[in-house]
Amino acid sequence: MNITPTTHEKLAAAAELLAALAYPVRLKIIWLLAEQGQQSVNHLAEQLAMDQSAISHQLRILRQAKLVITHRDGRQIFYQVTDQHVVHIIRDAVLHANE
Amino acid sequence: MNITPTTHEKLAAAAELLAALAYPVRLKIIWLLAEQGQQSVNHLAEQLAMDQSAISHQLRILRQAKLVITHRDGRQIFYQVTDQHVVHIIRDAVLHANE
DNA sequence: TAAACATATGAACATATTTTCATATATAAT
DNA sequence: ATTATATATGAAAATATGTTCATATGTTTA
Repeated sequence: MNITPTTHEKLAAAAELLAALAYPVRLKIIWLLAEQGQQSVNHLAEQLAMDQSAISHQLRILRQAKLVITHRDGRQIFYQVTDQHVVHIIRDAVLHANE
Repeated sequence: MNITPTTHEKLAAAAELLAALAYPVRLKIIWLLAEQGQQSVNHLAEQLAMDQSAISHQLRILRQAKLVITHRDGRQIFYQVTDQHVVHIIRDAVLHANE
């Protein structure tokens, strides 16, 4: 009934996932990807009116958390949401935060 | 199809909610409250082997995010999870992060 | 009323995160 | 080959977050 080492680790992993989501710019990125499908880095940067570099740094965080995956086409790199589960968590958070 | 001001605000609110959750100690607090029901501050501090002050600061963040509510009984203050929706979001995050 | 207990809070410090700037890497076009 | 385009990355600067320490506030007990 206490926090076992296993629970501890699972919660730590969950905290890491949540931390990757817990930033407006990153939520917006995932939102755009969920709504519009895959997007190039520049396209995201334009839509969010941010520096290419800043976006790239944020995309790295999403990548490392496996929230997005990429593929290259020519010199562009396209990002897409890894799976719908992520979108589901965000939708829940949006609903709860705005109820 | 872009991010409207309304969407912008909703995502900002969601990011704030997620940020309140995105820290191991805070997840553990909510976990304990969800499993064991309401707990006093000292009891939480003991179980998590943390300073009373540090826990209080973290509890304030959870309170401000309306993730927990309190009531006083004598000189103790008992915390409990605001609603099951929160627990649901965390459970989802735990599952996704550990799959 | 004074002492003890439970919790909260402000300020200083330590640590982590985000942005910016310069530059590196990879691909395509000339 | 050289130049242009798209993206990534390291380091410094700017900002935010968490912890600690001292102390304040509210409540009970002696």
